Amino acid sequence: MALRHAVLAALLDEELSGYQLVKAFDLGVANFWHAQPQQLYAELTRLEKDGLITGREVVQENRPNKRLFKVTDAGLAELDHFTGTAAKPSFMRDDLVVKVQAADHVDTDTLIGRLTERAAMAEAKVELFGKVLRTMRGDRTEEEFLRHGERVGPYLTCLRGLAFEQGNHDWCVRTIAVLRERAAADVRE
Amino acid sequence: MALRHAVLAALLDEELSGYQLVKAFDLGVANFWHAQPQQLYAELTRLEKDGLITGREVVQENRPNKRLFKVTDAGLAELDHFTGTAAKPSFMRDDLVVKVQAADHVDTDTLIGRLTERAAMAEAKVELFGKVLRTMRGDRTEEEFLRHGERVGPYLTCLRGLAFEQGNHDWCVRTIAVLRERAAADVRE
DNA sequence: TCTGACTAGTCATTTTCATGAGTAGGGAAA
DNA sequence: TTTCCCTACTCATGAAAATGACTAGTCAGA
Repeated sequence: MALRHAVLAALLDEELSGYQLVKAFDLGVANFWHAQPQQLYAELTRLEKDGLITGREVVQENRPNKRLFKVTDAGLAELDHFTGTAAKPSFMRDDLVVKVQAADHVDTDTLIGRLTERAAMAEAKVELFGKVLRTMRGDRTEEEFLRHGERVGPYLTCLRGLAFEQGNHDWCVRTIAVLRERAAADVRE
Repeated sequence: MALRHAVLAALLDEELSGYQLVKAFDLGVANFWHAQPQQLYAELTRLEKDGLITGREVVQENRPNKRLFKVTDAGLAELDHFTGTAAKPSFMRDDLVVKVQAADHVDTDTLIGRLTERAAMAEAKVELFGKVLRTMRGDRTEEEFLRHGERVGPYLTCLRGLAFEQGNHDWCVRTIAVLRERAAADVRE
């Protein structure tokens, strides 16, 4: 049931429409949860029905109207309660790691190709997160911002996302190097 | 559909029974994929039906018989093909990160409690992975083992698991420090 | 003017994951 | 000797996530 809390958490800092929420979750900066558009729309409907958020219609010209949602007091209480529940352990679930597990039994060049793709993606995300962080803290240093900034939650989760992608990248690079070296050694024999 | 490939990859290095597979996936060292016992048993049945693995009955005394599974040539081919397909991007999906996203709106002490729990869990896993790695490489150094060891796939995935948990731990510690400092500053005001 | 992309969504279906309970014999500890 | 844990699984159900198709108007570019 964490999706609903993820949506609540995302709506804390600003009123968003379903579409904007989808963008925030799907495109790029899904730094703290990942979800499909349809899931989000469905969850918004459920959350409103349960009174944890309220929506208001915004009439627009030259484009479809939208509904902006914000968290209610009941929603805030729900989030606070959620914080009290035990967090389940986080775990790895990554296609690419499965492929590497089988590294000794599959084609090395293909695998290196996949790892190279992923390394590039990870690097792009690292840069993106870096930019997001710089934007959030403005002209303050990180220390300064974390000490005295108003809302640090999103910054902290973004830091986790950054470290995760950095870890992804480093691991890919290391793994590529290992596989390359072994392939070269094989040829020499 | 990565679960089936994860199971195949797990069976590459040794013949395992469903129960042993469950232990390997569930308990502790789920370094490259996470899955529920029932999922694994179901997947084994499907894999055998599809001819990607074969099982043989092992009669045991004083305990239930078991079926050991190993990967067939078709299974190996399937894994190789899987390596060729694009890996989907990996993403975060972690309860705790959601809680931190809402940090500015929920009870700080509760949140610090959760983070402390997670930090301890992560630390335990770091140690566990460290031990597993030392066991795998025996008396060789890591460089030595990665260069000349026979099977490095499981070692490489374990390295990823280690880095992930280390990242988890570091982030928790950092986040706790930030929240503590802000709480102290609030009191002084 | 046709194409494709963007905003702002909905509906339906399937696949995957998670949960809990049930079976059945063996061995160890209270 | 009752209770609990370990091996080795199976069955059933429900919740969550992924996939694909569809609507409908606007705008920019070829």
